[in-house]
Amino acid sequence: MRDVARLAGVSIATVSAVLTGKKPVSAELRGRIEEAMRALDYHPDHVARSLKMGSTNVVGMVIPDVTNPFFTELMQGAEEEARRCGMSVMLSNTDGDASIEHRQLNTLLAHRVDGILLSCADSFTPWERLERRKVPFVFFDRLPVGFQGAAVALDNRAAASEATSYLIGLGHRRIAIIAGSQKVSPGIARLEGFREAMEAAHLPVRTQYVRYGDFSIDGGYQSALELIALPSPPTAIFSCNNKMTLGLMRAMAEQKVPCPDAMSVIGFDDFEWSANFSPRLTTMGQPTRAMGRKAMEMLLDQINRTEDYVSPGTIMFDSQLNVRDSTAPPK
Amino acid sequence: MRDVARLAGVSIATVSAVLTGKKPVSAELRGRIEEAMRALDYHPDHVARSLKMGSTNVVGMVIPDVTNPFFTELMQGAEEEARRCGMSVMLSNTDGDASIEHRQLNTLLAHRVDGILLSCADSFTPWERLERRKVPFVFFDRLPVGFQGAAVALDNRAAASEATSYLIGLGHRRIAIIAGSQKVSPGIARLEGFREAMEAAHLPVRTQYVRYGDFSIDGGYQSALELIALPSPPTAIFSCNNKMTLGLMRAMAEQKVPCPDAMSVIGFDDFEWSANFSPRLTTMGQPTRAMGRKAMEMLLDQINRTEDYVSPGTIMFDSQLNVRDSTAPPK
DNA sequence: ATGAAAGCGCTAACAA
DNA sequence: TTGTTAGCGCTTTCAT
Repeated sequence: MRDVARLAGVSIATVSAVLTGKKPVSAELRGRIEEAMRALDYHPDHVARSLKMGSTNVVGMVIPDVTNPFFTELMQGAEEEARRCGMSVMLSNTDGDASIEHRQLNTLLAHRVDGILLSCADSFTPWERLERRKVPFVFFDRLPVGFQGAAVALDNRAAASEATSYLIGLGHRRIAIIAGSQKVSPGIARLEGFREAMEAAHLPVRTQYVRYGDFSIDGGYQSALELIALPSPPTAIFSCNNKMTLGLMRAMAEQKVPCPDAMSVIGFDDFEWSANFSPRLTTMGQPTRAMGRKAMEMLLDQINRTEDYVSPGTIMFDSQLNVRDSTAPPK
Repeated sequence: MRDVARLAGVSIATVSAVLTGKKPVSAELRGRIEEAMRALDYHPDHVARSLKMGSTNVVGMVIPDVTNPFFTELMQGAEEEARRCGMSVMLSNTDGDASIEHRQLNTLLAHRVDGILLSCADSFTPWERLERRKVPFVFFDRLPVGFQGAAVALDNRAAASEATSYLIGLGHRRIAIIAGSQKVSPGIARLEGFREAMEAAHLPVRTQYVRYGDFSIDGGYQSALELIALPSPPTAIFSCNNKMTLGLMRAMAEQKVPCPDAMSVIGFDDFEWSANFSPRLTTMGQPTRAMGRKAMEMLLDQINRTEDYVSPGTIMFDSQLNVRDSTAPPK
């Protein structure tokens, strides 16, 4: 920058002025400066700028599983919105491990990110820490218990209830659920929604029809195997996330249980492969990209907050039922 | 930091010394300083450190499509390796668009990342620019034409050849390929490998059996539809990536073409859903995580290069054939 | 409209 | 072993 100033025969303050564009600079000097920049192949140093300004224009995003398309679609939405506002995203993966999460947050904080988007590893993620550090943050998808601050999530309870009701409406009575991890909010809320719909229809929730698949492929696979082996197997299964549905479908194929003829399946989360599976999967979809955009939008609002900023609390999104070929009335 | 120094009754240089750990500090002062840090809830500012040191401990990773599990698995490998070495990853998505790629690179460069991992949007990505800026970089998966520098990639030609040979070995003669985009290196190399294997077996490569699916689901779907509608359809199809395979399977299910009975399918890339599809998919898999780790390792080597650093050139990985249920001898 | 100078939080060379 | 001090490259008052 000094070199540019010298070559253009001006002070570095003037160079800075044309860079930021906030101060008026005469057309002549501006021209000379821009040419000097080109001649020297000068590029401003964002690090120095960050130090001076106290903000980095980077936000951190913490995700339990980068290989799950649900989270990457969310990220895509968030990144789009960030880019639109001149911000960059630093991504951290936690594998759902609280200690990795802790380290990743430290790293993000050390890098002085302007804010953090966070889907927590477990319901007891200590968000007070973020508050104490005075860094803006927004939770998405997986929220800590009792958290009242800014967050975006699906109305998981309503979604699960609707999925279950759809099965009931088809005529099913023996309905099983492969529930997700009860250590994170979506896992809990979806099981609640299932119970709610069953009770509303005066249907019993039998223990043997409630399995826990831990949101993993293998969990879904094992749970399905157990369900299929039951003396009186269910005629329909509600699987609480994409990965477990994968395991479930595999188990059914292996055990030669025709879907939907012998057993209907409704999955949670909707993805590219959902519609391309055979049978094409009926699912409860989430507006992932929109949720990602919204979360980032809320975070940026918080970062640029003015005097009269009030926390928007938790924003709930609605799910969307995609009826395809894996569900049918029971025989 | 000044506050910590004051509270501990030492100079900031001493505080810095305990922080970096490079200089010896007496146990007593160290204790006092650490306590002061805790008391003040002090956290070092990485931005200031970066400015002073001239390095940020951040590397940029540029990816064409975050929602493709192939790239996210690569990223997982890269991130693991980076974390092991105390580095963080800043992720950029380009959607395979050269102009977005250009902007993302600028952002990364402005943030003074220590290095860049890059899978290019098209074969003519101007990597001279990176060279001019003197930032270490390593290409992965998609390489520019004629690039001789550090890179990691699958031996796509050999992999495609092996996949095709497997089909030939099964007894197939009418073999089609759904090729990927010919604007990026893997798309080109895989088509070459296919041709190579066909010629080696003295089999004709008929124009009508060569379709281009652009690495997208819809491309795979359309190509498959055309292939199925042929007067003399192929008895086996080689699909050049995961997304196109999805579209292909969907088309076959819709058109009621039984797989593998009427048509065998071998896909490229192996994923969670490959083994859980029905039929379970035969695939050519890539060691994605290992490739990600290796790319990052090469980048870090380059960042910490010494006098006698020599570019390792392009490192080729071998693919792995996963024989499952979507391939069988022709009827 | 332009420039001089202070300082963001840190590290390291040098002095003590 | 510890302290003093000069910057890293930038933005921003405050003069001019």
